[in-house]
Amino acid sequence: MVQNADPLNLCLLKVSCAECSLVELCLPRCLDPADMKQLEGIVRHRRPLQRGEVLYRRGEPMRALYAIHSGSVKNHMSVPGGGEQILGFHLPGNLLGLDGCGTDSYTCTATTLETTSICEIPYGQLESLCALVPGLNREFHRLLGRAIGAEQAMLLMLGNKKAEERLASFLLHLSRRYCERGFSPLRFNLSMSRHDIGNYLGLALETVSRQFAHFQEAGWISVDRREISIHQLDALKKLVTHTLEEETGNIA
Amino acid sequence: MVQNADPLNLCLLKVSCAECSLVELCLPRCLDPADMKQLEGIVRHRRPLQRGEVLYRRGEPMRALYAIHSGSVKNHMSVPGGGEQILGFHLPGNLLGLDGCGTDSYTCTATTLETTSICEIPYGQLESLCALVPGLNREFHRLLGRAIGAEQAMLLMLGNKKAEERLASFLLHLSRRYCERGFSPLRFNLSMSRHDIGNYLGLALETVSRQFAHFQEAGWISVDRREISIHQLDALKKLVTHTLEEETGNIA
DNA sequence: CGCCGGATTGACTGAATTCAACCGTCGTGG
DNA sequence: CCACGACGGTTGAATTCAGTCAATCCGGCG
Repeated sequence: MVQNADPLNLCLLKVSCAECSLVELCLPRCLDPADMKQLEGIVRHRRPLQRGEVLYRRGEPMRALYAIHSGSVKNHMSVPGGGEQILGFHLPGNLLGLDGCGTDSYTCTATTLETTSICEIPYGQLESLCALVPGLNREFHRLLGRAIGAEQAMLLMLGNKKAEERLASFLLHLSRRYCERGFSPLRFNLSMSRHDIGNYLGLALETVSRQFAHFQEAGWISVDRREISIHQLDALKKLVTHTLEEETGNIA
Repeated sequence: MVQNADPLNLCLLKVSCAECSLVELCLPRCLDPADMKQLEGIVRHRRPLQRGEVLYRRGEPMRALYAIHSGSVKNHMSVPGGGEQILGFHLPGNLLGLDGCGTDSYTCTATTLETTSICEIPYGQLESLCALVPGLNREFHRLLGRAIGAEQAMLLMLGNKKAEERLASFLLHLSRRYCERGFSPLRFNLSMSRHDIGNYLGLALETVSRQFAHFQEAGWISVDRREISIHQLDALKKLVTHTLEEETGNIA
């Protein structure tokens, strides 16, 4: 209802933040209409990117932040001894490039996983606007803080979870994020390859494949190529929380 | 020279930011004298904490950020299925509590590793001051960005490095940080236990111990209890970069 | 049709965990 | 003063989880 009647052209239109369905998730969240208007003034809309195109590259001067309007993006960096490490997957409403705040240049590369449309927010102008609009500054800090929190959650995972739990966490996380965006939490398409998932989770792609098979045999999910259906969310949740505590009753 | 003549009492004195030896590392970095004066106005100095005391706890409302004046602190959180995950070790000049920006409550717990003195910066007042002092706001953003970058580096490590490389990275990182603070990069004391190191690096404490032994047998370091001497920094560096590329010549 | 990339499956290997014994240091209390 | 236990650390042996190598499958595309 809120959206334009022609979804196919949505990404080509200059959708204002106020009209965007993602306003509750994105940077303008919680801004009053006047402040939102100001923010809209500096946002630029770029042509949609094709799958595999690079939004920005590690080391480039950080001139802008990018909000995903539709599509998905992976953040990654090459590791010194050869190879690549994926640091995150981003969905509509997410803000990219925050890592660049620390050094004035991006610390990782952002590559689209599918056709993706983007809103560009020039960083200098955002900083200036933050100085004028306290609510925006506060929200920006909140987003930075949440980026830190998200990475901490990931550190926790890589630090002490087994392959099975990692993949379950990954699926649950995706499920929740799709749900927040108004999509089904029980049926969605993975925009990333098994290789990418494994890389992200610190696992070999074969291990990812095997764990998917394992979940499927247990009847918890169905997976066909990139399409996932979750049948027993609870089973996956139990896997994530109850581990290493086989013998615990009501203790702790 | 810059410091007070009586080091034992230093932590009890109200050392101004301008006088603090950490000014180049800490939040006031790059502020002009007038702005620094303003920041000093809101900083509070707390009594030194003993080893093992908790500075703040996960879930508590985030009322302040904390700068370490002397000592060291670990950031950690309990994992759902029991156990603990350490997310970072912090040294003088580091700012703690940034993770709380995202949710208005701390996402992890901060515990001292030794006697530690702290400067407290009330968050509300800092936000207000940021609105008035653009340079401070900019610097605050930079610190948030660097926190993100630091965690990305850690994700990279946990994602695809072996035990040997992890420990070498860990030592090199500590070495560099001590160096930045004017201490010897080649001889220092670990303020954390083997258990903590292992937990942080995603390894069993026995593995940490064995790798230390391995480095020592190779003549790269000497380690006695908590005291580390690095004899061949280059050997450790080589370990971190050149891995998985035994056969590479000039390629790539 | 045959090729190619992504995904699956199987067999084998190995790095790191786990379990366990042992050691040295420190602090406490008899 | 020494005995004791607690704690942190080291070392050894057995186990296991996941990585590696390799063969095969499947769907899409030229």
